[in-house]
Amino acid sequence: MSDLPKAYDPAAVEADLYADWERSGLFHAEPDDPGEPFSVVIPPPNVTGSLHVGHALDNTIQDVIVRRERMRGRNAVWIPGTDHAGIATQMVVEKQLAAEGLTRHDLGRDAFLERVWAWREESGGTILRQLRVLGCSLDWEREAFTFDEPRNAAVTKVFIDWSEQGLIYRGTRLINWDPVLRTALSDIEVEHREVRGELVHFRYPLVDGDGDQDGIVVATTRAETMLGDTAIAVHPDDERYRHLVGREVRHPFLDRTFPIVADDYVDPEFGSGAVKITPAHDPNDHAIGERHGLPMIDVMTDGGEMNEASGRFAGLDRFAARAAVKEALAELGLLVEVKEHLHPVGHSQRSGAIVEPRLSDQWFVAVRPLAERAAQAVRDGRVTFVPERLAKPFLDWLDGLHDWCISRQLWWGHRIPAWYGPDGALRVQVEQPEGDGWVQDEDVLDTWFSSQLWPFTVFGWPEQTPELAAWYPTSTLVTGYDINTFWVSRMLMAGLWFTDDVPFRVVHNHGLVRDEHGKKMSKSFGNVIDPLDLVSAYGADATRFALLRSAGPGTDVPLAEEWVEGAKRFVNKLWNAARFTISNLDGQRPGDLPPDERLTLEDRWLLDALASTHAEVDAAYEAYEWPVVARGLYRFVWDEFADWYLEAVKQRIYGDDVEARRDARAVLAHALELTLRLASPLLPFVSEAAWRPLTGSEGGRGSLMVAPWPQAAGRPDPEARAQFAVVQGLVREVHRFRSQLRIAPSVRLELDVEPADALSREVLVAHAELVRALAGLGRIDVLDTLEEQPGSSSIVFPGGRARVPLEGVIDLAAETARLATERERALADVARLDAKLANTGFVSRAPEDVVAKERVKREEAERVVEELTARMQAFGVGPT
RNA sequence: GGGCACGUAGCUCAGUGGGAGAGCGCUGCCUUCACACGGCAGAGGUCAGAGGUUCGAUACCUCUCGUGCCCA
Repeated sequence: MSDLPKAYDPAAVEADLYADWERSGLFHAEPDDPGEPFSVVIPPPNVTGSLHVGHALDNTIQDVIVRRERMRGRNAVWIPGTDHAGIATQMVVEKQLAAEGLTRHDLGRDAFLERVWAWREESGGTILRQLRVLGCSLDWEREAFTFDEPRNAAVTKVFIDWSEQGLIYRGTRLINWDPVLRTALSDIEVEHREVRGELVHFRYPLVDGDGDQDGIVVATTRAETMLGDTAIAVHPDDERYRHLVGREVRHPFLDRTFPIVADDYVDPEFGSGAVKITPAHDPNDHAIGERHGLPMIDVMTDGGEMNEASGRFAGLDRFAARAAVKEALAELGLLVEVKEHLHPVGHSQRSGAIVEPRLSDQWFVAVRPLAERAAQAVRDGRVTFVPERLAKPFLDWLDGLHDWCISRQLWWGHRIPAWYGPDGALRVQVEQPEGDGWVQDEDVLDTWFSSQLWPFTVFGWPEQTPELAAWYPTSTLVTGYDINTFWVSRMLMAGLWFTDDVPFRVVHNHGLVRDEHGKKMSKSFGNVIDPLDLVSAYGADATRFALLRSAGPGTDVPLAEEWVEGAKRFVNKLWNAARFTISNLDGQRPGDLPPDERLTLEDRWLLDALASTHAEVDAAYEAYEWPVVARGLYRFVWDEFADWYLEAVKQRIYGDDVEARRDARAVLAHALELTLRLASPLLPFVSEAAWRPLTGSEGGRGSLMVAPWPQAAGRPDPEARAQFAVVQGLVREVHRFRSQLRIAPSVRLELDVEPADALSREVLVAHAELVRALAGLGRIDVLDTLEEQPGSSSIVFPGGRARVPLEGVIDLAAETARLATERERALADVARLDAKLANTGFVSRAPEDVVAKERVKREEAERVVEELTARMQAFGVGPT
């Protein structure tokens, strides 16, 4: 009947369609192309990465947005690219070197960097290639990288400008040190996890006390840090310790004494109420150290071992030192107690190592002025969040933001443009200063320092390019809420500062993809789903649909493979509805609808359903409510178009009336074409694959993906809705009757119908043939009144009752059971409604129309009871 | 400790001040000319608990319990 395959095969069409779109330049845009500019920049994935299901979600959403805006006639561009991922990339290449028995130091800085670039050329494009498989309509001619030009020039400019403006400074501050990677980290690269540790109580003896037992007990989870202690602190109001404030204690292992100070920070309830102070290794202690002018002693090396300041513990790894210190305290009788203790511990996001707070010389961005501008942009609505509720935690976070440590002790990254002179001078500039003895800072910048500039550097900033003029600020940024602090905040701060405008107008946050029970996907738990596996098994459309179906704004997205299978079945359903339509058009193309007077009831009903679906889906697209888009399309395609309309239209399609057939084809073609356009952003492949044979399009620049987005799709037709409901009501009851009595579909039931009201009468008289066809009846007659006829039973439906001859078709026992069941239901309705209507409060205070509605419902239920009771009595099994 | 979100069918989730819904799973019947990746029908829920507002609460308010996330 058709050369379209019976089952939709994504693998057979997706790659070809994508190639055709790309070849035809449909993904590419120029700044002076017609249409209002619309732009999205990809959150650049890590260049070492490969596509995981979170990327699939994030990019599917962006693609849906961009495809719809493109269809709406906007000059839409979506910029691809990756970030250079300083730590991750360096680790990949170092691992390769390790396999050769080498370290990066064996190669030297320049040779190592060459090696990393070579790796990047060869393997760095993986994740972007994978995005094509999903159908992402990125403008591949505009691919960017955070570590190429003009991004490098921009990074240098920003560093120098901020330095000159006093927003970048070098200083000795307490930072987060990763002893495995041997680099500083910023606050947000540290993850706090609950760890089962211990709380060690030990005593510091008083200098002028009566021996070792006369002292003060402190508690700590990191016993080894006592080697860097330079004070004890107690709360000023704590009566237990007031007499000790100002006295000195003696360090048991080091030649050092230090004071007991009073400070409000101390919580008298925690531990012993006295706190050891290690200003070089703890943020709170550091603050106390500054307030009291305490010495700050770094007791560790870059590798996390104790250094020479640790006396006899020098050379021990910090965890070995922890045990050794405890043991040594015990030997001196100073160890008081060791308790198990659950507490949060900072771990390096990259290496997983326990982070060591440590005093260190680093470069910082003074974030206060930047954060204030960013907060203001959110407060005055220049940037909005979807969902809105995420704006508040974002503002709170900005409010508490500390200066940003941007230097990293790595080689792969933007080298800091700072020079140290022979006389201790420091210059921030691009070129090496004149004269001898200048050396450049060895460190590189945090990768986020360059990705904060992404929304404008992808368009060529700091050059004033046509791209920048057209597409900046970008329209919508799509990212997981977990990235707001890392990246969104920094883009906002940098964008406002350097471009005097927001980098994006809307931040659309989605959630994290989890497994079907809401568990985080993890390799160790074995619940990871690979999106590429999903695409090969079920197709890109099904993968996209399954993801978006659960992706409400800001909410996590549960996903199970079998749900993708379900999405594939939907795609197949759409395909087959299209296949039926196309193969029955006999070459007729979508065009004008027949004049109103020639539209049948089912046509009008379908066009009404299509109009409301269009309104619902369009609004949901606009509001980033992906599950509503998905549900709306699903319901219309499956429940309305396929289940009801296609069955109804077959009469005319297969009938002899040429004009009726042509009208039916026109409505079919129109409805399908509009549906495919509405579905195209979400299901780009199957919709395109069906649209081409439907419209006779050759593809290329005449593809569905650039067809105009539907404007208003018809008008509501409540009359058709009400009339078709009568038809549906009767058809459903006939199906139920068949099912309950186990009557084979081959049995052509014959029906005499008595409508209960004027509307039903009008509809059933006019559309008896439609009902006959849909319900699979041999005959249907609409009568004024049904007379008793022995050997028959009846079906009660919302618009009346129908008599069915029982001869030869009825199992008497099953029929009796059916009647009893139906009657029980109706009786329950009557009782419930009676109770409601007997409530004088309800009748007097509820709105009149509500009361009237309830009365009608009550009468309807009563009618059903009466009819069924009569039937049962006719069988001689009536209720007594 | 502070903030936010959430608790509805076996599972994952919609939903609305006035008759409890979907998908998957389950049960029965049906290989009828788009689709068995299908059709038709069915079973299954004290809408977490307790108060309050209301003629009426699954929905609005308060509290309790529980779950998750962020921050300290």
